[in-house]
Amino acid sequence: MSLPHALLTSLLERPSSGLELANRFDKSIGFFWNASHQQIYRELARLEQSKWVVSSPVEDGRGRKRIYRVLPAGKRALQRWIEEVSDPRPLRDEMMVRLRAEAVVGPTKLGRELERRVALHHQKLATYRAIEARDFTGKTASRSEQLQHLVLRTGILHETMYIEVTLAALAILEGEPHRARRGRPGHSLRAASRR
Amino acid sequence: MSLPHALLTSLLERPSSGLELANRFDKSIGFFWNASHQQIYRELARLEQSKWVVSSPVEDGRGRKRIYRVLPAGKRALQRWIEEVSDPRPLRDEMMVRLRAEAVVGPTKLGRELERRVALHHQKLATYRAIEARDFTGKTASRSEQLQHLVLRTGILHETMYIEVTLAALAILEGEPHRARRGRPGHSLRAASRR
DNA sequence: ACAACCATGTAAGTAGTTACATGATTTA
DNA sequence: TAAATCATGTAACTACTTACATGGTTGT
Repeated sequence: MSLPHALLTSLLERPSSGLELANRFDKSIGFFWNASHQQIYRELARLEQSKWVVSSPVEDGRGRKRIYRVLPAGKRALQRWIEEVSDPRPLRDEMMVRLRAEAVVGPTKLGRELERRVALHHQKLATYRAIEARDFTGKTASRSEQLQHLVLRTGILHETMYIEVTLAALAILEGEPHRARRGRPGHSLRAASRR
Repeated sequence: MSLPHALLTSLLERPSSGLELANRFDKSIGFFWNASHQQIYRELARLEQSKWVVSSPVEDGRGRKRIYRVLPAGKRALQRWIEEVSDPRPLRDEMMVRLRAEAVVGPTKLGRELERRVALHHQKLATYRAIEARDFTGKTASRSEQLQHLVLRTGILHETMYIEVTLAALAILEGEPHRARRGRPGHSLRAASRR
């Protein structure tokens, strides 16, 4: 149950309305825990019931926009949640199921879809790298900035890995042996955040 | 909606009962799409309604065990599904939400939980490597075997990456600068499947 | 006037989880 | 004969998705 805590985190950084949160989610914490506006409104209502946040209508009268901000009890709840023991969720990767199925009932035209996905992953990668270049170039980063950078780098690593795997799958589907290119660094955590 | 197709794949490899599938899921295709026995029984009933599988009671009378096998229509449906266009699901990573929250309301005792998780990921990694050593050592692999091996290697890569990220997070939490060790190959697809 | 966008919601459905129920067979 | 395991399910619930509804504001 991470959504309420993702919202609390985002609201602590800046008190916002539901729609502002939904938009912000599309390009930060939402990279790792996305949510639609419907989900967000519902969850905000629950958080307010629990007295973890309060909302106030926006002054300028026009419309029914409400700004939510976190109460002390909400902040404490978030801190407790961070330390909670919980097992990692099992993976859920549809493409791996497809590859496994292809191994049994193939060959199919999976290749087309794989190529489409490589392009999508490259797009996402470009987005992440742009954020990294904009927000994390300074030399001396605070603890908080280091953590945020690590989260972003994890996204970069994930996309990089995915592209690599998909290309390997394509090579197998097309019957060519997959060769690792020479002279490239592997994607360690450091290498992955280079351009 | 991958579960029915994961079941079809598994049933094509070997006709089985619900419980056999549930057990098999704990150690193969289920690494990438796990399911509880309740979910599996429900899904098998649906698959039978759709005429994609049929079940027959096991001879030896004792008990109500039923063996399911895939019908031609089921196999065709699986082949069609493999080629379907579908966007990758957005990531859902609770630990990233926690790290992001720690950056805002930390410091907390997240470190303990991170250490616990590193151990869990190492366990999983060991399991994957054991399977790799047992099933994928032969030199000349068929197309099907290559695909299955790639899926397993993706699991290995994923766990490796996760351990790396978690260690980096620990280093930040403890205030030590994170250094990449020298003389290690990065975890490219090839490097990751070495012991 | 009309389109586009801001802002908040309701309704209905699916997937997945958790807890419990039931009976038969095997093992100690 | 008691405990463990095999085998199949039901019930209730939560999270999430998809589609639709509503009204105000801004721009052309």
